[in-house]
Amino acid sequence: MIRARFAPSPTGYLHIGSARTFILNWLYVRKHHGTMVLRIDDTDVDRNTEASLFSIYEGLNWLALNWDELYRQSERLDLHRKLAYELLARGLAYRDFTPAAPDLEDKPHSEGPWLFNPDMRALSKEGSDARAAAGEPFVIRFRVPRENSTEVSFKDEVYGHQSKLTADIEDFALLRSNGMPTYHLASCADDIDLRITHIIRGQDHLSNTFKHLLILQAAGPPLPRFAHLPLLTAPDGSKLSKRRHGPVVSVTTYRDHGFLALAYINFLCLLGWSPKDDREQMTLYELTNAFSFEGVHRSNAVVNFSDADPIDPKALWLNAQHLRHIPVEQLAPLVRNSLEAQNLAPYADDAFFLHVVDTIRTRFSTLLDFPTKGRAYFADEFPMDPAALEKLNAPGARELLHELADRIEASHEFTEATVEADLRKLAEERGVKAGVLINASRASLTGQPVGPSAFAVFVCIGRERVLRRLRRV
RNA sequence: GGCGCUAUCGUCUAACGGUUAGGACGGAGCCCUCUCAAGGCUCAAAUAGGGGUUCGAUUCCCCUUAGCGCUACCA
Repeated sequence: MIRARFAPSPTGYLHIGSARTFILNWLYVRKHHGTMVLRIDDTDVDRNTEASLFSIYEGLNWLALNWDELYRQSERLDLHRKLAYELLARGLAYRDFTPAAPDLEDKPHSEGPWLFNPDMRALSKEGSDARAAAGEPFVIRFRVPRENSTEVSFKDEVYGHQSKLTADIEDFALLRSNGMPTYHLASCADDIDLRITHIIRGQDHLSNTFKHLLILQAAGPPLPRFAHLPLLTAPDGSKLSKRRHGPVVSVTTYRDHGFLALAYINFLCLLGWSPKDDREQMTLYELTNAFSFEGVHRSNAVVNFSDADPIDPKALWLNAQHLRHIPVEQLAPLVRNSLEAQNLAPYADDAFFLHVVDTIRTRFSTLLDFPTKGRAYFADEFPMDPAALEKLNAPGARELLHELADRIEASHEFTEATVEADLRKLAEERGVKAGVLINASRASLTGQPVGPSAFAVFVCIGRERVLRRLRRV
């Protein structure tokens, strides 16, 4: 039974890269009928906030991909500490009484790497116990084997065989002097306790995996499998960050731009992964079936945004594709929400609304287009586009529209076919090209120079409103 | 600095030694047409550089370069 986890830390909103990690975990789990664990990695008390946790849930809820189990690391601290002290008791870890030294930040980069504090690593058990008993603060570090040239190695599902000399790994901290576990400790202790079988995470953890393996091996089998995912970067190749790139890194940006969650998921999946055939627009079901680590790339993928446009053009295209192809019944509620946010509502019953949505979605690419470009389908007051006004200003256009209104009113029926017949007949009788009247109609009915077939527009607006709009120009 | 990872059109990617290096987005053009989309067709656009291995390298190996990640109690 496969068990995978997504482990965000609540230090900001849900990041686009985190969202992709979650999505890919989800696909893998669902494909293999496993269990999806959501674990909140909140051991950094200084940086975690409830507001951030809330926004992570907000992002996750929008994606609408469910999880099966939920844990918070802050509620499992005893478990983490227990592992640290067990390693200490077994001599696999030791106390380091050196005070934290944040001012050493730049030093190690010019010289060799820091590996451990020799005096502390060599401290006798008695000496260490005595100082701890006296109340001296300490951090517990893993005693990385460095006597001989041993290696830690594993086979990553994406990156293949990985190995590193333990001599190159520093004695990393497990438990902070304030008693809180570090990420490495908490993560490993929980992965063991939660019986995680597959750790699927960002490539920024690839080199941390050697440390994790040291902890995991010390704790004993079974070992989870690892799959690291290439990172998402900005167009200049730099890491996506809130400070430098602003809200484009938040999933809510796409939501607020009128994206369908499915389209966003689809887009993110295609960054660093490929189904290896030419499919681009895929349903969740298709994505789930197609996903495998084989198709995952090893190099970073660029999210193609700019200052002028925070949305990747391909994401927008994919959204338009989904918008046009998902069952209209699925789309309608989303459109309704989008309309309600602008105090707009459908003109008539559900069947009519479905027809309208189905007709106009063929020209739209986001949910935001419905209350804006599509406003005339839901409200009598709408702006007149300058280009549309030109169509209305065609010689004799207004008079013809008034006449058309009379003819439509006189007709028994009101369908695309009857409207088209009425309009073409009128045009012919008055010796004008049908196109002139057609374009003027669209302009008067929607305020726009572009849109669906004009005859379809008549029906979508509705007979009474059509008569009013034709006559008021 | 040390260690690790990576390198195909502007971007996302396919090609697991032999292809005119394929597709998609975006760009340009044509067709269709009541407008605009969609759709169809066409064009421009890539194997970072240098060495090997091989009859033959995008593909395997090495070096260089570039980028990314980790690097003393962030995750």
